Amino acid sequence: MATIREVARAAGVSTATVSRVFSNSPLVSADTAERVLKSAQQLDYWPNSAARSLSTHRTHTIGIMLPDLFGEFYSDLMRGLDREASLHEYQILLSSSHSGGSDVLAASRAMLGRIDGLIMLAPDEKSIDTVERVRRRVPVVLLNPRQPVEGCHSVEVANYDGARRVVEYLLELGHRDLAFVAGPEGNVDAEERRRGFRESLQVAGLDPDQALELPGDFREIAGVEASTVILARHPRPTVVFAANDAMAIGLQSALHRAGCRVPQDISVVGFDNVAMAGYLNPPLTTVNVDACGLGREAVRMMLDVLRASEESAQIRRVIPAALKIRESCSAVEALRAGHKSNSN
Amino acid sequence: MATIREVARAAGVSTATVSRVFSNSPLVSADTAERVLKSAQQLDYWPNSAARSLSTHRTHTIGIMLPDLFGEFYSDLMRGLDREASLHEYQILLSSSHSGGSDVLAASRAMLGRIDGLIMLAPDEKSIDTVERVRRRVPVVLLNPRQPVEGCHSVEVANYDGARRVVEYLLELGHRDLAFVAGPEGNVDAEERRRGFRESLQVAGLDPDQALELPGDFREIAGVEASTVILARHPRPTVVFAANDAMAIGLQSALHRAGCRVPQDISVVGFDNVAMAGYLNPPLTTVNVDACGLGREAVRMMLDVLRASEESAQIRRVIPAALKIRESCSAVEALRAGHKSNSN
DNA sequence: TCATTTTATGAAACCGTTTACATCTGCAGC
DNA sequence: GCTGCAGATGTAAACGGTTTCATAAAATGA
Repeated sequence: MATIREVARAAGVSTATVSRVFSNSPLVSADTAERVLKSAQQLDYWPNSAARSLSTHRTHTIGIMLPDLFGEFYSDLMRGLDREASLHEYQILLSSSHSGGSDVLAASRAMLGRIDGLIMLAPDEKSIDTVERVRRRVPVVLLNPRQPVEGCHSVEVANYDGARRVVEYLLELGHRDLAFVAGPEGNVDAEERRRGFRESLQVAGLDPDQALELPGDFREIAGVEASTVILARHPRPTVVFAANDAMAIGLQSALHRAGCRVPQDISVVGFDNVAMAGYLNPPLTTVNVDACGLGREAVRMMLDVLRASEESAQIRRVIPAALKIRESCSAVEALRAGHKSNSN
Repeated sequence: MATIREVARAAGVSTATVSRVFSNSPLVSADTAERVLKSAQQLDYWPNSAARSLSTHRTHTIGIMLPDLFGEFYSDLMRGLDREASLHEYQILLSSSHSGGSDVLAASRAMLGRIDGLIMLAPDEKSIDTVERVRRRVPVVLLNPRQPVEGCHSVEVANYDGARRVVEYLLELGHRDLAFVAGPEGNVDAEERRRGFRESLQVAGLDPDQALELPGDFREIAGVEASTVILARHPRPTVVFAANDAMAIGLQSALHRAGCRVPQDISVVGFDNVAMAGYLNPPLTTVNVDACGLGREAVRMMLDVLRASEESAQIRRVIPAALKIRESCSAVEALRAGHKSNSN
């Protein structure tokens, strides 16, 4: 692999000139540039990015640190990050699949010197001091942080608002006996959604403790498992709010299999609005979460910070979560008599 | 940000010693090491990875180049790549969302010097010479290449085999009038699946031209669109084979909406076995594609190459694609009389 | 024609590491 | 009291670029 010196020698110029040619400096005459380019091509030369970033202190790379995720949220988020980054010719250094704590510290250290900034998803308590440390070196943008970190911008999904909107909608439909299938413990999105669920009930003067809260892990199977509890319950809840679509899908499937019709016998709501939510049977009422937009915003924010000469005030952007009404919820009055809940 | 020199000065040693401490060299006495570590901590020092890789020529990073993808395949693939890489403490430099050609060349050049090897998904004709060029610098592993490239190992999904197995199964069930919803033009997976479909028919002595082939793009909506053509067709095909699950889901949804029951009135097959395929109504018969395993294998292969001292023979690994039979296909005899096809 | 400015180029320091090699110290062996 | 050797450390040259500053050449203005 040819170096800049070999190209310089071949073209009969100095390394400075070659360097200038490859960074499109205007301080090189046209024919010199051409000569250099020709030599470079012959030698199959291309600047070594690592060496370049060592001396310029810019890497044109954004570090991304994610916990071990799965599902469509992850892939949409990545697409958003990805697209926006490549749009601006930035690369992405990815490090995921870690559980927090020292893990995260090691990973972010390995990134040091190779990234211009770091985007971090859902840092938990254990990662907070890592964030603080990284922040001294490069700008950090947080996604859905559990709590704001001094000096870090953040982009958040309005999980809480979305959940509140769902419950308000259900209350309007006359439901008073609600079940909730929660997401995994320790997951910020899951917790915010649950908080939204509980507080909405409280605000409406209902006792959240009386609502049926079932454990879940954001996977389809958790919805299936929840269904058995729900079906066995008397009086049976009139609606089930699953903390994400995957679980809602599992739930709907199990209910259908048990001969329980949605929404005639029981209503179901999800959260996320995954691509196929509209193609379910019945089409799923859910909350639209623009994961792709979340990623896009995070990258934009990062690029803004990188471009800015001086530090700006801490910015917190919120990606709205809008209710997407389809056909999986009906009004309570429409419920079959036999299954009608003894609400209020 | 402190450099190795400052730490050396603070600890009263040379930079060589500091370097040795941070690379766990045994050539440092215990108390010197301790002293160095203490100074480093005080100064909040951590080695600069870019500088490190400049002198060691190792980056501990694998480059990944993907076309602009969406859907569960992408996210599963990424998870496989990701997990295996972090398991071995490798990082991932991602560059995606490009369409091939000069785009790919530029992106891979930007990676030069920052990666130990490159994993590339579905390189098309336009990218072949980029691959050839990159290969001279770092090892390359190809995923689902359209054609093998001299000197590059590859991992492939048995798309063709999977499609053949589907058709064989359908023929066994007595179907003779098949429809196919294709994937996007130019997509290798899509094309291999279609080839499998066509050739199976041919082998069975059926005329592939007579089969109904509809265009698609791997999105749910394409399945919906296909349904209108299929329902209008007389005689109506007894089964629809969608080139991926997303389209199969769109299709099932549209058929249901049109009052056409699956599998009583028409059978449906997908491809991919996405997480929720088993929770559809009816559960979808499909082909299991282990995208996660594909990614895992690719990383393993790459790490093997990186560890190997000398070049080994070109390896080609195939990830099998097994038929996953659920409930969306029935035997032709079971079809309702009125809709029975005039097959054979 | 000469001083002045502009433009193109080169020399060399620098970015933050690693590592081959040199050096120093202390100790065992004779 | 040497020699030889092992272990711990230091020196300095890479690694492959960029960039400041100096300089040479060309263009400009008087």
